[in-house]
Amino acid sequence: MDRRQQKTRDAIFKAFSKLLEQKRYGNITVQEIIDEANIGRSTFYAHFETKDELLKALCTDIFSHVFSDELIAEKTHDFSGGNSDLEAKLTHLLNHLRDSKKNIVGILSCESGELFMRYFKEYLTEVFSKYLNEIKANAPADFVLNHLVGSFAETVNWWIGKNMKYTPEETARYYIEVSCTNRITNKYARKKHIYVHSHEGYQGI
Amino acid sequence: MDRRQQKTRDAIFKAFSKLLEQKRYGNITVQEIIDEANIGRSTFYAHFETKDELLKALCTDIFSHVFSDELIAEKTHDFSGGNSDLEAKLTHLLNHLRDSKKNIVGILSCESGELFMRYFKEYLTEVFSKYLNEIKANAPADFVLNHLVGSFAETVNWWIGKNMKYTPEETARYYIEVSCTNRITNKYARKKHIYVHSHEGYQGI
DNA sequence: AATTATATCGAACAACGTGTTCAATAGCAA
DNA sequence: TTGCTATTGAACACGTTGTTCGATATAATT
Repeated sequence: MDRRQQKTRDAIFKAFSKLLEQKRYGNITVQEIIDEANIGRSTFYAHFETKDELLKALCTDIFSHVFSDELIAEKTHDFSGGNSDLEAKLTHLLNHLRDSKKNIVGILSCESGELFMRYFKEYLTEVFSKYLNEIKANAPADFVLNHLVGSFAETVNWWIGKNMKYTPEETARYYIEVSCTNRITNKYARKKHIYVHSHEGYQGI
Repeated sequence: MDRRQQKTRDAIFKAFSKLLEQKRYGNITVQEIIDEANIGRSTFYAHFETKDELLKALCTDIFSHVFSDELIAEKTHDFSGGNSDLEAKLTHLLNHLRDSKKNIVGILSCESGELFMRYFKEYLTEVFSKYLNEIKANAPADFVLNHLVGSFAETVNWWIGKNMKYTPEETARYYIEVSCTNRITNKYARKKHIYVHSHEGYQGI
């Protein structure tokens, strides 16, 4: 890619991110992005047809970093780890999100969060669907999958909104505890039709 | 309230709802609302300062219907019903939402859903916080409360998006099953430090 | 019914944002 | 150097916004 293009694209992303920290997505104008990025008006439209396209590109950019390791790791996933495997994945994901904090905090505010969340949940659905057949509940599979994805997305949103007051490790553990304890079994147990508790067990405190 | 005001307000709400079914909140203009409602430009601004104010008012309007019974019922809530009480409340709430389908489906689309969800979760937080001390998990109370509220809001959003393919009764039961089974105890059990399962019990299927 | 109060109308207005065009300029690559 | 391409900035037509104000229509009060 031409150095000039990359430079312009970076400037636009940087300006957009900065503006997202200051105000709502819907109230940000292309004019402001142009001014903040210090580029020509026609240059912006040479890169992005619309503001939505820019947001989509920024989300994709962030997710490619956040999920890259996860997607690679999935290929070696052998379903033998029970929920500790899922917990490790989620912890890893939260760590990535924390490192991208600057961008994501801005994006999650108000309306732009809607688009971000949609893309985010698409990725999460991929991750969770790999574990779906290990989770048991008296509810249809599509309900459970949506519940897992949605509640994790909500948890992340809340966690970031609370300035990440808990560590990624704590947050992942709490999530597993509330969403999955007593629901995850491993391959061996399923084969034997024995349903086991999580590695920590349910302590009822 | 002056009959003229009420008539105008209704016309605006009706027009706004209709437009929300056709296109995204962010792409709806005040001009379109005016044309659809067939009112004068200055009349609109006499009622609402901005489009956001209109959305907020519409949400409040819907919630006042959806939650009114719940809020009244709360006053007579005696914490003795375990999760069956919560399940009844949620079923009732879902029934109301189904009856308001026409409005809500439009609102939940895209960006406007963000605002709707925020207000919705505010109400839900009130409802769930009444039950929080009955729910046990190895996680902080604020985490659990957010998880319950967030996952239910997500469930509702998903349920509506799936054209309410499950009945309100089924949906509430699935939610309780996935979110609360093995987590809800009653006052008596807590006093004795005995942790009991829900009335249906966890069947591990 | 007559009067008072006020909601609506509709046209006009300035200010701003949008998306496009185009010729000139500047930077990259071979 | 030479060609290729990205950027520039001004200009344009167009739509949206939010406000103003006198005229009109409708409701509430007596």
